[in-house]
Amino acid sequence: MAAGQSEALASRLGYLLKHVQQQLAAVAGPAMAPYGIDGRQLAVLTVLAAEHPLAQHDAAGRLGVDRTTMVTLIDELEANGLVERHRSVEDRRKNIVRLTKAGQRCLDGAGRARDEVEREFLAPLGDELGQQFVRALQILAGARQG
Amino acid sequence: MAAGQSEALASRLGYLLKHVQQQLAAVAGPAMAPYGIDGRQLAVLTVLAAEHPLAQHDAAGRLGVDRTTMVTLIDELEANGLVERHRSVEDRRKNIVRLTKAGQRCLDGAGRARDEVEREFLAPLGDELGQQFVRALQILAGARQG
DNA sequence: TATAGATCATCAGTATAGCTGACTATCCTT
DNA sequence: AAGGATAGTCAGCTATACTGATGATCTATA
Repeated sequence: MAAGQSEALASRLGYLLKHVQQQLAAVAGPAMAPYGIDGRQLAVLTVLAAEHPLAQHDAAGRLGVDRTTMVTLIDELEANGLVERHRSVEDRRKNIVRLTKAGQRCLDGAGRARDEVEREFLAPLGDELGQQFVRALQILAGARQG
Repeated sequence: MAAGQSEALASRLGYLLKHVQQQLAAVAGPAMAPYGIDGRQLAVLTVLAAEHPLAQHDAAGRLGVDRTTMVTLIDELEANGLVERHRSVEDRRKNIVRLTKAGQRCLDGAGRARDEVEREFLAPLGDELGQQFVRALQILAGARQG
C-alpha cells in the first residue's frame, strides 16, 4: 500500500474497484493510442467481430451501454473508417454495423495490445490468484445482470 | 452470464471491472440513501474517523481524489452538518475537517449498511473466492499507486 | 386493410464527475 | 525581506451518460 492511501479504505469494495479500474484505464489508454481508438471503441470492434451481423441496438445490449451512447460510439468509428452502417433489409429500422478491412486490422493490433496490457496488469497477482480474480469478476458480472 | 451480454467480452478486464463496479454502485446507492449520503461522502467520513485530525488536502490524498473535488465533497457534508471545517492553528493554510456528532452517527449507520451490501454482493463467490477476490483487489490497488 | 402500439436510430438538452488554471492566503527558506 | 512552495477556493472546461422527443418502421389485431 503506497503513500497517500488510507488503511481504513483498504477493504472497501467500492474504493478498491474504482481505483483498480482507474489504474487499468491509465495503462490501457496509452497502449490503445497508437491505434487511434480507446477502450470503449475497442470493445465495440470486439463484439462486432465476434457476432456478425449485429444491429446497433444489439451491440449496445452486448456492451451494456445506452442506445444513445452507441450512436456516438459508432459515429466515431465510422468517421475513422473502421466500421460501416448499413440499413438492414429484413428490418429497415435497424442499422447493421460491419467491420471494415481497416477496422479488422485495428482490432487485430489493438486487441493484442490490450491483451498484453491485461497480462502485465495481473502479473502482480501471480498465475493462480490472477485466474481466481478473473473468475470472480465473471461471476459477479453475471450474477446480477438484467 | 445473462441475456444481453457478450461472450467475447467475458474475459476483458476493463469491461468486467466497469460492470462489476456499476453493479455494486447500483445496490450501494439505495442502501446509503436513508442516511442522506452517497458512497463518496461515506468514504470521506470513513477516512476522517480513522485518522484524526485531517486536513482537506490530506483527506483528498487518502481517497485519491482531486483537491477541488474534495472542496465540493466537504461543502456537501458540511451543509448537512456532518463535518466541520476549522482553520488549523499550526498552519493557517489548512482546513482541519472534523466529524460532528451527527457525522459520527451517520457513519455508524451508513457504514453498517455498506458492510452489509458488500457482504451480499460478494456472496455469490462463496467464502474462499470472496476473500481471494478482495485480496487481489488490494494487491492491484497497491501495486501501482503514486 | 386499417389502426394502435412497439421498436430502432437519432438528436437536443441536461446532469454529473472530474479536471485545469487562476487567485488568495499562508508558510518556509535563505 | 523576498522568492518559491503549499492549501483552499472558484470559474470554466471536458467527458460520459442519461432523459425525452421525433420520425421511420415493424407487428398485432380488429
